[in-house]
Amino acid sequence: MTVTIYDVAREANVSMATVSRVVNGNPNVKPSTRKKVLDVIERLEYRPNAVARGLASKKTTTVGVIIPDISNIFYAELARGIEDIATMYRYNIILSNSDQREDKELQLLDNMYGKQVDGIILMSDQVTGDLLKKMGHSPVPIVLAGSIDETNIIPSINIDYLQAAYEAVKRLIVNGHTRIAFVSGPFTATINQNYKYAGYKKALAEAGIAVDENLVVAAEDSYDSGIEDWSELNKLENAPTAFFAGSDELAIGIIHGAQDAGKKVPEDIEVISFENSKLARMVRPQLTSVVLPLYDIGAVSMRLLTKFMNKETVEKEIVILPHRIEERDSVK
Amino acid sequence: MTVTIYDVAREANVSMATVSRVVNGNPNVKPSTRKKVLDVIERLEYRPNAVARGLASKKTTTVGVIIPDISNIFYAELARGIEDIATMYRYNIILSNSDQREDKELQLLDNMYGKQVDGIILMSDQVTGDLLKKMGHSPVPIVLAGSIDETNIIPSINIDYLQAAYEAVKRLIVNGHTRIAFVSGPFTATINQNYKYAGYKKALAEAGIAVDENLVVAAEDSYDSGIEDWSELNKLENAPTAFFAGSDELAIGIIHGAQDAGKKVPEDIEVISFENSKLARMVRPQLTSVVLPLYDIGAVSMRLLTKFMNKETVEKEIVILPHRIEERDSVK
DNA sequence: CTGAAAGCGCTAACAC
DNA sequence: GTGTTAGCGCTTTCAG
Repeated sequence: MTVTIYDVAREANVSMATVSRVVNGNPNVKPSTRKKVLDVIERLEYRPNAVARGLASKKTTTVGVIIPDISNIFYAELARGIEDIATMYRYNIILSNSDQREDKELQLLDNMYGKQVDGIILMSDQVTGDLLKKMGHSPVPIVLAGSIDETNIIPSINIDYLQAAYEAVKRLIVNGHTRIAFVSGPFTATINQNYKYAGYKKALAEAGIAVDENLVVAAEDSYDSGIEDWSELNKLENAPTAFFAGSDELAIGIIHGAQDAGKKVPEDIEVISFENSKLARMVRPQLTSVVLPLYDIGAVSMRLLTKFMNKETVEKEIVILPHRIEERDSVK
Repeated sequence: MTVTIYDVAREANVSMATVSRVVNGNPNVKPSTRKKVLDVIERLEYRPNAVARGLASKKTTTVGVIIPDISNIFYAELARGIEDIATMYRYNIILSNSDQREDKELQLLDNMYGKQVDGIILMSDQVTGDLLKKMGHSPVPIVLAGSIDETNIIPSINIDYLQAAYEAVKRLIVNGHTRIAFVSGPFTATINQNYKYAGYKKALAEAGIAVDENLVVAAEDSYDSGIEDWSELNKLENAPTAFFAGSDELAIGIIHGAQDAGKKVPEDIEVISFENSKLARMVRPQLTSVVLPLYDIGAVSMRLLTKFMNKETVEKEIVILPHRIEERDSVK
């Protein structure tokens, strides 16, 4: 019922090998026989079976993508960058959510290996030892997108989070603030604890401001958490006058928390964010924010992966993309 | 180098068939030999090759998902529902973006067929004749998620958009409005033109209000477009006092457009949205909105697809999920 | 430029 | 309970 390469060969009076050649664009085929084969292919509506091809050639032209949560706008943007470049290079993507659970990540890696993907892109807030170990045994190349492996063994694409955080906080210090809060997502995320927080401390230290542990809160990375965090922080007898938020949702939560309590932004408090998703412009005041080039990180990751899959030589396996601060209205 | 079922068979002194049986949980294996095989599998770190299995069994346990744009929060939510249920039933997902272009949708369908997916979930704002035709030739079951096929031939999961729109507009009419705008995404989307707009007209008609074409604008479905649309509408000599927005972004755009011009919501104008994404709570005032159960639509779609793939008999192929209006503060 | 033939790694009858 | 044996549909030497 389904038409195979054999059917085409028979109808066109050529061998399977020849059909295979025309299907794969092999130039060693006489134009006339190529045309003959193409005609039969069209007439029979022949469509190559990618599974059979994968088994024979040991290439599936699909890559596995392990992502914490595709419904999170942050990761969705990364995923789009990945998919666009994948399409450009004719790869398909198998997408799986890990919910940031190590056991699922491990299991998904095995699953991807079993599916014989040609490469893998992993996004994870915390690249643990077990993960690293399993990736070390990977039969295919892997690259981390927007995720950090502190051992520097797995190729990855990121920005300089520490420097970016440092600049963001400095932006607040320049405005005269000394009581600056750091409202972050969980410190289980390497980037939060070892990079953004480090950048925060560096900026304060440089300005001679002591770190007040009461001003750093690392809870959930969500809008509601931002509201709560503001409320807690505002109860302090020496409440912060400026906020460095780890994400747009957190920043918006802080702003709304403050506004709902009658404060004005940026007059009474200033807040700088770290993300610059489309949400950044959808609040009043609009968010001043470090811009995290999520789409680009995804795209560059996939591009790098294609190089590995083609066994091209790559110069830099750990790439740091540029960042900048988009000035809007939540900071004076 | 890679260990195959044959290696395991040899090491365990059994046949490939037996190894296959234990791998696939076939009960016809003596416990002792099962254990023996399992031990070898573990020792050799054997991992079944899904591609070979797919070729032999004609099942790939993967389903294709064609989505307009995964970076759009609306579709990302749908996708999450799909993926969760897929995982539950041990299916993997091949995800591709169509950017709502018919040519890409057509090409992606062919691509999915070629990859031998066991089923397909399609999201599309406009199910054209050509699409329908290609789906009619599909070798595998297809279900539409949050997308309408007006010929009712392809199974689909939706809510009653017309009724929901009707209720939303009625909610505004009850508050005394007679100048009610309908700010929509493009009318190329079936749901916008044939359902939401129809619901809008029905509600007006029932209240004896004539439809004023100047009050219906179907441009882009985006935040910026919402701002612009408000601005245009407000220039009318008899400007609208209430707005029925086709999406949260549009609603927020309208609200910010109005607020930036000094108007108050809901005092000066009222707006009701149609989506209820997480954004709905991230504005002031928070959006009163029809709740579109995106995650559920995705989940139910995938569940339905599993039934088709298992050749179970299904009672209803066209399912309509319930909806409701979430009352918040953008409507009095 | 084209064909023959040997697999790729696994499942699925069918025997025993 | 377990083994034998065909394929699944295609790519890939190797000849010629």
